[in-house]
Amino acid sequence: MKIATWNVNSVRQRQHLILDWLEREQPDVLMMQEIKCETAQFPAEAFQKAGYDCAVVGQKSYNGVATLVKSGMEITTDHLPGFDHPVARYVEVRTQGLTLGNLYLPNGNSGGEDGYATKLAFFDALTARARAFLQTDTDFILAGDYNVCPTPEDCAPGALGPDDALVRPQSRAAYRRLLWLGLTDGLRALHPSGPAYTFWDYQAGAWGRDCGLRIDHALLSPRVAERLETAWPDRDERAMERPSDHVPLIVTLRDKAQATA
DNA sequence: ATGACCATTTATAATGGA
Repeated sequence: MKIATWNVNSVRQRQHLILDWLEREQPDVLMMQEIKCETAQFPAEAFQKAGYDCAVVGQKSYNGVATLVKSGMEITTDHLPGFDHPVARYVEVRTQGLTLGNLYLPNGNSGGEDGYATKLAFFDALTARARAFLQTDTDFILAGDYNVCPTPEDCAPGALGPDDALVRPQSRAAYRRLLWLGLTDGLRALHPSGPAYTFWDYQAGAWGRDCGLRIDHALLSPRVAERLETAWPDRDERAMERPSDHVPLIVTLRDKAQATA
């Protein structure tokens, strides 16, 4: 099973890149963030034509998430329970025995201390969600744009200042609290050290200098982690014409029969 | 070489992104 997360930075601007990528990679699931449109403006027909059902939670301007699934799915929630802000940043579906939370965590650099508090509040609600899944023995993946570089090697030298919300100690502590419930960071489980960036700023020639960040993550529940086969950021996508500033993060899972054999 | 981007908004500069 092949599952990807990708902050596309406008689904309408990136529609053809996304469709080309789906055609090439044939993932079972694609969780997109920052679709930057209302639900009615989402190009669902084009994705349906490519063989995907769409769970879309749109919003004008920024925000907006959508999950594409090849086989059947059920939408379990269109918002993050316990996070009481009217923003389209979470959609959760159930497919093939997995609950898949697609999240777009607030950046936290705008809106002063209130803005930063909103980021931590999202983390709290997400952690509560994960705890509830563990208590009910639910197999799940929480994937998306976390807007956190978990460790210093996830941030290229000089890419961010020490007070940036993506690297602040409280941001990293919040990420660790979630992880330490017993989840597995899919990328780091297979590639424990070294850069594995998923984002390069449009500014300052960041891509050319490989001045990137690892801020998109896929966190797996224990039984799902046992099936983890590969995990990689698809860097090729950043070299395309008019790309998103993020690339897809892809994880593949062995099927259940193999895992228990 | 101390600059430099991109998308959206009932736009035509401001704002958020990271």
